[in-house]
Amino acid sequence: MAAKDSGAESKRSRRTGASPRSGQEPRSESPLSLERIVATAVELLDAEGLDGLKMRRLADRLGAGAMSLYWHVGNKEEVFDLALDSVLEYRGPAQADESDDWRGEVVHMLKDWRASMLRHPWSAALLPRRALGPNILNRLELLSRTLSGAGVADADLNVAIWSLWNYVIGATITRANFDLSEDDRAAAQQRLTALSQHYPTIERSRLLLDNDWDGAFRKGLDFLLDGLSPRR
Amino acid sequence: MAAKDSGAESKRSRRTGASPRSGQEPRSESPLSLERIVATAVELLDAEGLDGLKMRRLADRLGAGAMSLYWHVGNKEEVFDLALDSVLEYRGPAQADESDDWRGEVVHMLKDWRASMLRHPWSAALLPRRALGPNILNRLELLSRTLSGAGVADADLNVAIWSLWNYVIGATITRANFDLSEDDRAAAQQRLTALSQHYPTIERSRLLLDNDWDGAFRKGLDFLLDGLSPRR
DNA sequence: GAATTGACTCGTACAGTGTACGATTTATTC
DNA sequence: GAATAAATCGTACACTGTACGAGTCAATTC
Repeated sequence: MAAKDSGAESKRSRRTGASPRSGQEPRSESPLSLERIVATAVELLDAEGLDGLKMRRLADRLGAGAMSLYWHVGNKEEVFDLALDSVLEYRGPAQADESDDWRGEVVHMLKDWRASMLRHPWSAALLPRRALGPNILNRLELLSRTLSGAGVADADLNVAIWSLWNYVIGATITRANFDLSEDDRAAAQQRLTALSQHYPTIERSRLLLDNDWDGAFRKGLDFLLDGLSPRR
Repeated sequence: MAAKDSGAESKRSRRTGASPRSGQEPRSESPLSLERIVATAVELLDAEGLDGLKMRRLADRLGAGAMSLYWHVGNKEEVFDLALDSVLEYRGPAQADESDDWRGEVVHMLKDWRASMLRHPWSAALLPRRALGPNILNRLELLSRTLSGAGVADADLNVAIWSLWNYVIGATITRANFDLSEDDRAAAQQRLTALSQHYPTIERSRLLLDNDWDGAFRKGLDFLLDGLSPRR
């Protein structure tokens, strides 16, 4: 298993150490930099979604020409990669490192993960396509260590990790994409009612109208962790 | 919760009932039809992936002009919707309807679901964006009925369904996107080894090199079902 | 100081993309 | 036949990512 590589490398071999800024004028606009490009890309993605990120528009927001971006970045895919990883950083739980509440730690990290992605709804759909940014590896490493310390057998460890991964990814992608306007919601309800004779059970349980995403995520995660808990 | 609507409707209000085919010549090429368009779109998607579906190329394969498609279809998104749902049909398990093996039934349906999507790897990424095709609703209805009949409490039913949904979607999207060439695989392994001091645990467990996707899917599903099983 | 180098910026151009529009061809109905 | 509807498709347009090469400007070397 592995993630794809963007293939292209930016030409700039190394960042110039400290900002030179020797002159007196602070430049008409602040100078381009990878950091600024990535931060602005995240803004643009948040505002306009995955399809809204266009190189020309990104350059506009940066007060630069479109082709200037290509000095710092190999191609558009690399912008996606960098934006994605920049959004997935995790600083551990608030309290000390040496907690014995492994379950609480797992839940905390996964809830934070989901929350981070929902703050940037384009990120969930992107993640499975390019999985190996350092921040994601960090989370997987932490998960791995915690479960291992909790007594999950080595033979079950990978399965456990992937199960949690699958659950979080699936839940978050689904949630991010079902975030609809009121109009969409009304139309959907109407459509479903029209079909209710074909789907009586999900109609009765109001599966598609249930709105408690956070609660459902939390409860389902509990079920999964129940199943994963090492049998004594 | 609801799925987005394509927005556009094809102009053709209704299919002509029976193929007229009154003439004697079978036409230079067979005539365009929604069915043929969708089937060819699936072929093209299978061959070239999500990005490979271009209206012009689809028309080429059909022996038609690009704009002819728009008589049958509102826009490109609608092609995606139709292709997706056409790939997700489910005919129940082989044996009789009235099995008391609810768990076997659930596993069968979910394995089949995953297999269907992996046969068309573009489908997994598409599904969460437009969830409400009739074939998907059928699967959810079946799932709902089976779990309910198995004794899952009404209060837990929606959570259980979404948990399984999340798991299947996450697993399948991940699997479909990690399907790499040998070169990619080698590159990834090398990269990971280079970073092994940062991620010792996942390196040791060979998390990212484990290849038994089917087994992992099955085992994780068992864990999840363990957690979901109604307590006696 | 002059010349050279390298980091960086960006205008122009090109080969695509989805699809609006309207003309055209073919089938159906009177 | 004539009139209408169903279906096809050529052309055109606005917009995309990015290749290419010319330009700017500061630091470095003589």
